[in-house]
Amino acid sequence: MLISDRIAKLIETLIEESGGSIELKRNDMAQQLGCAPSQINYVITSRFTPERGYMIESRRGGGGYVRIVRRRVSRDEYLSELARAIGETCDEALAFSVLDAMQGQGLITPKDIHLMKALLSRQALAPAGDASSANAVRASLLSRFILCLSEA
Amino acid sequence: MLISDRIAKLIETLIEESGGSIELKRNDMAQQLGCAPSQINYVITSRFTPERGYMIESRRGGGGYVRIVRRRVSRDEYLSELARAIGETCDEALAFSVLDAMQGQGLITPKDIHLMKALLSRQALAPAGDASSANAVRASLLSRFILCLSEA
DNA sequence: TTGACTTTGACTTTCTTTGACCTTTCGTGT
DNA sequence: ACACGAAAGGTCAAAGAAAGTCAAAGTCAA
Repeated sequence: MLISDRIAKLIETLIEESGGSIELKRNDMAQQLGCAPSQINYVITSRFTPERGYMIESRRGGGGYVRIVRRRVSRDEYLSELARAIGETCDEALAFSVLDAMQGQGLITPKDIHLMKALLSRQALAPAGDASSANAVRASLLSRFILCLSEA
Repeated sequence: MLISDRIAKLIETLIEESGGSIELKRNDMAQQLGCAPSQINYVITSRFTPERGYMIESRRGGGGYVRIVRRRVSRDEYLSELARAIGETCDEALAFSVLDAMQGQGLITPKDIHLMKALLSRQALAPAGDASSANAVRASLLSRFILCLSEA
């Protein structure tokens, strides 16, 4: 078995165990597996790509790291599924849990989630009148938000 | 955890507790955290920058200090002025021109403007019922959006 | 044999930590 | 007033700690 395959398998295992995202020390992992540090980069760039649903971020220097985040499903598939699930009406609780789920998938930033929760709160939509029209507006806004994400 | 991170965390905590501005003794803090005094400078210049919304002033000599102020002045004033302009009701045209103005000031990204126009469009708010309740919801959403910006 | 995929290591870039030396301010003795 | 020393804080460059890049060389199957 190739070293690269062992590296990939290790990373996958770690991601699996930690539920979707890990932070590793490149040099440590290289030493642990007995390979050149740059081979970790090779494996990451060749196998943990955005197209396969992974996002990478890293930092150099003291305290450096490499973070790998996995999205469970391909983004658009997941988004359109969510959009379908919302339908014509959506109360605050449902909206918030959808947003939380999206954050869990790494689909939206903390800033965006904060914004959307502010916009979809009961208070924000109170001017709509009664609860049922607020729910209708909320559903409309949330699905449009999701649509915007897939356009980006 | 890096020393720099601990310094930054301490400073953030102090700023938070004191509601926006602190005055510290560089040497004392360095001793307290067991680091070189100049490292306090490093942390301040690398993390508490104007771009991140902080202003620094200091004095040397006896009774010297370093003051760190989280600033939201001009931007914030501008935003609250906009919020006032919006009021209780807001049609699509007003909303869009406010968004354009904010973009002109560099207060929002193209991505955000696109999102907000999608959310504040007539179509998006149609489920609110008639035009006047849509306008009310639009005003509420736009002022909350502005509020979110000033928090960030 | 050739072309795609791997492996390696030398070199680069970024971020952190430290310390030696510089500048400003205040208090004090004359 | 003035000079001077002590008490701050500021600057900068060197050394250290990670990660990134890239091209050369190796492997292997079609």
